Amino acid sequence: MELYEAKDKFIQAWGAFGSQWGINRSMAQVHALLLISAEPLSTEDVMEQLNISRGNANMNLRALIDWHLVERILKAGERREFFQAEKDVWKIATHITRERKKRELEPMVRLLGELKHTSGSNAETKAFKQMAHDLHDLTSRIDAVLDRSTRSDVQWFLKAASTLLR
Amino acid sequence: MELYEAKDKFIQAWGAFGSQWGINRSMAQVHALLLISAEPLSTEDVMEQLNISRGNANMNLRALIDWHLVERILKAGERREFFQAEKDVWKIATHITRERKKRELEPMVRLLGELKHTSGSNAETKAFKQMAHDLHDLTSRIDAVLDRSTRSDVQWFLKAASTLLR
DNA sequence: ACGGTCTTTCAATATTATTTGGAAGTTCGG
DNA sequence: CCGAACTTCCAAATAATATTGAAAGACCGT
Repeated sequence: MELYEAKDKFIQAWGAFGSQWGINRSMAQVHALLLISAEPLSTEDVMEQLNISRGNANMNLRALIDWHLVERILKAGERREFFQAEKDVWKIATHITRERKKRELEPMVRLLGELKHTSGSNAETKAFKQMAHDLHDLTSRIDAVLDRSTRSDVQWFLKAASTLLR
Repeated sequence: MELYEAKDKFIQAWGAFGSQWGINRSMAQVHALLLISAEPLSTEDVMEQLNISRGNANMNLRALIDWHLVERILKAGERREFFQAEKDVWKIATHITRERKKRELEPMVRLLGELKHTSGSNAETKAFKQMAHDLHDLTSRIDAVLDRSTRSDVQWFLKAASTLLR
């Protein structure tokens, strides 16, 4: 396969993948583009290569920086900024996991914790409380696992273990 | 908190949560409603309680059945169908995981496997192949872990993981 | 085989999310 | 302090997705 075709396929696929998981298509595409670029790119490069507007490119670059997936690079003697993606896939996974856990999982855990204590004791209420309890239990466990597996001090362990288990 | 209010909060939250993860709001809401209902509900019950149309209710009930999250219940002497959600949260997690893995992760792993073999050897191509390789590696591992953890007993996995990573 | 009841389908419509592009803001060198 | 070179903001336009509702289909008892 030609490089050009392969790059394009990857960008499209990563975009589609992202949007299936609640990350907007452009953000995922910008991320994909930066991931596979050897050199840092400017906003303008991103606009051209993906055919998106300046505003869109800028917004998504900013969002990616928020997520710690991309960093700004300043080149000596250059006015404009360049952007480079984090290339370590473990770090990418860690940052995405942390961010989504914080934004989505944690609020759900909190809500379920509250709903467990709904008042009442008829069959209907019992069924509800039971479900809230079970879901709270499940989500808290997932939360705890993610916490531990994304802590920087265990990264070395996971990396080493998965190399050994290859 | 009153049962009515708690139920509503849960349905809304579950719907929002679902849509952040690429599952449509109504499907998640129907699922939520069935999860917290002590008795199986008819299509009509779902329509009324969620204020959605018959077509919508029907489509999403069918989708939930596809995902093995809900089953049809036939009551003796009743013409219409009733629907009941799987209540075991571990089974719910397993079925959702399996389904999404199959629909989304597996195709991505396959694509990355192909992209690793892109022809060329200049710096740009090398960067690309490296990334494809690393991502393929990561996604296959995730795939393998999900395989194992949904095969038999998820509880074992989460318990073991949270002990090990403490 | 008919009428009633319930389910399914799908084109039209509505809703929601994303993208654009111009205007305003910022920063820098001189 | 000014103008050039960028970046950021945001209201309007567009595109993507979900929902509706009416019509067709299936099934059952008689």
